[in-house]
Amino acid sequence: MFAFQNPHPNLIAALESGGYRVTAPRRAIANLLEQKQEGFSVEALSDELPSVGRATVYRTIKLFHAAGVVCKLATINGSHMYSLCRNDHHHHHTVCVECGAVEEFRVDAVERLIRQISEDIPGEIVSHHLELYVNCGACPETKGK
Amino acid sequence: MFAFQNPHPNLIAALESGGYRVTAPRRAIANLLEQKQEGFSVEALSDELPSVGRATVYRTIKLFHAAGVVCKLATINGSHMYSLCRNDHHHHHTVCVECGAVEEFRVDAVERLIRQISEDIPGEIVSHHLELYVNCGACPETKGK
DNA sequence: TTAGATGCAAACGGTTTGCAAACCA
DNA sequence: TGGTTTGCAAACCGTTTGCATCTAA
Repeated sequence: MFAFQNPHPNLIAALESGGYRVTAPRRAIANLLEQKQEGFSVEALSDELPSVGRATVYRTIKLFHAAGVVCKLATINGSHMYSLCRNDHHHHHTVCVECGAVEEFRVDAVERLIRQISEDIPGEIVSHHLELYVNCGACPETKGK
Repeated sequence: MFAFQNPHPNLIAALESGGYRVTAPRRAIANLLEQKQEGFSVEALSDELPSVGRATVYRTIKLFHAAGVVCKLATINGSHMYSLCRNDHHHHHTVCVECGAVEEFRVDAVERLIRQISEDIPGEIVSHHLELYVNCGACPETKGK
């Protein structure tokens, strides 16, 4: 049911196959991303990479997002964050409200449900957002309570 | 299945019962809100009320949101907007991507589904977001196509 | 060699804050 | 009257842009 972290979401490959140059800053960003289990804001990412200009980090994440290798998700407070995309197919996310860990899940029942709702409302559903906020039960923050 | 617009979400009453003062600017904002069928950004609202300071509009909407009489919802592009809350119970929204019209709906199947997913994932679901983006089929923008 | 990528700094849009003046209860 | 609320302007935060310089291909 779940797609837990596939070990090699290849960001560099995504650049190459998109016809983009593989530069030192992009490599540094990709390396950092590949070891992240949690969701992150571009700002925080940029702080972790002082040698790369802020604008470049924003531009690169936007690139990865367009290529479909990172996904954008909403936080509980309405701002948004990104996470590595480990799953080719349409999927949804759980976000731990304590530690920020992001998991992907794909439940066909969600799509079925949306199709069903679609029959009951006027107009046509063109897209949807679904995010689940959890206490993952595995992070130090949760265990400490 | 739907909770279509209840005619009298009383914003002023919400202020009173919260122990807040009923002032002229707040009354003006409430009046404007009560005739809105669509979602709105605070900025746009403020532009429609040039006699009220921008900061006051932000503060007042935050107040109404805290009181549960307006709800915050995500747009398709990641920014967020508000809409009058016509339904006391937990509900979800459809947002027309053409005209911005917001409808509330409450489908028990959604909650049932979430409970079911809950059994399959580690940890505990503490909250969720679900938004459906539609072509409402009734707005001039849609009809024009 | 050269189109594409970078870093900087300035501009941006939406939102919040500090503060003195105005106002409701 | 006194504590709230207001408006203004300045500050703020995350993000984007213009531009001259650098670099991967």
